[in-house]
Amino acid sequence: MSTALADKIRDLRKSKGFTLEKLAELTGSSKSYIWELENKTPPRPSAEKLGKIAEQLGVTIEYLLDTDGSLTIEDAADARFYRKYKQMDDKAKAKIRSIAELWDDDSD
Amino acid sequence: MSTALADKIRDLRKSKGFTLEKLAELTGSSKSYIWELENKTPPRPSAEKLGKIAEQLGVTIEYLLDTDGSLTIEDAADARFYRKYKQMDDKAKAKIRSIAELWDDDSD
DNA sequence: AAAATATGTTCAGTACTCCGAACATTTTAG
DNA sequence: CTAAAATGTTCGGAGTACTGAACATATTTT
Repeated sequence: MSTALADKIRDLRKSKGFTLEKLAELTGSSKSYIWELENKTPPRPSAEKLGKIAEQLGVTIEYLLDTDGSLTIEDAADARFYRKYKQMDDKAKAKIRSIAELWDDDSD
Repeated sequence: MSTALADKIRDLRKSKGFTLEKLAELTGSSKSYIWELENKTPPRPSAEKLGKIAEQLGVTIEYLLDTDGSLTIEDAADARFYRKYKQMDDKAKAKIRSIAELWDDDSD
């Protein structure tokens, strides 16, 4: 069970030592709205706002939304691989993608 | 000179062969709203909605928002590949990772 | 050609995002 | 301790995200 959006924002904000006002200032928001995101149910911020918040908190919007639980241990290996993959040159990337296509066609 | 959110959604939708109604159905939206995102000025969707749209279009929310112009179309291709990769079974993942290791050793 | 179907556009209404400013509580200073 | 400052909470309202259903236009079928 992953933490909900509200808790993630609060935890990340505090771990960065930000007050409501500070995070609000950094993201062009009001502190009352940041408070609502952390406390009111259920928060449904605009992509724009959440993007700025994610940026200041050093995470992705996807992580905050947790659309596809990307926090398990196995996923850590995947994330590590992805970071490596992104640094490779286009030719290598394309080769790897074409190899991946093979498996993808089989399953399904 | 990055394409605006509206154009990105329309271009990606058409490249996938989706009608407004199809994309709406896939993302739990109304077709009228998808149309607004593509045509009305300026669209400011919720993170939740844009997340579902990004998922169906095979890109990240960050790519669609592209506030600081740091994301290229190649990044979107990478994100699409990564999404696919994550859904593969562990054996296939491991194989791909081991292949990636080879290239990584060569360069740099 | 018209009829049928698929796709795109418009519109009014509801619910919610987001703000400013007041109010409350905690923390720091004297 | 009290006063001041910092941080957190509540509230009213302006503007908008999002919908369903009607309307318009393009495409296909007979």
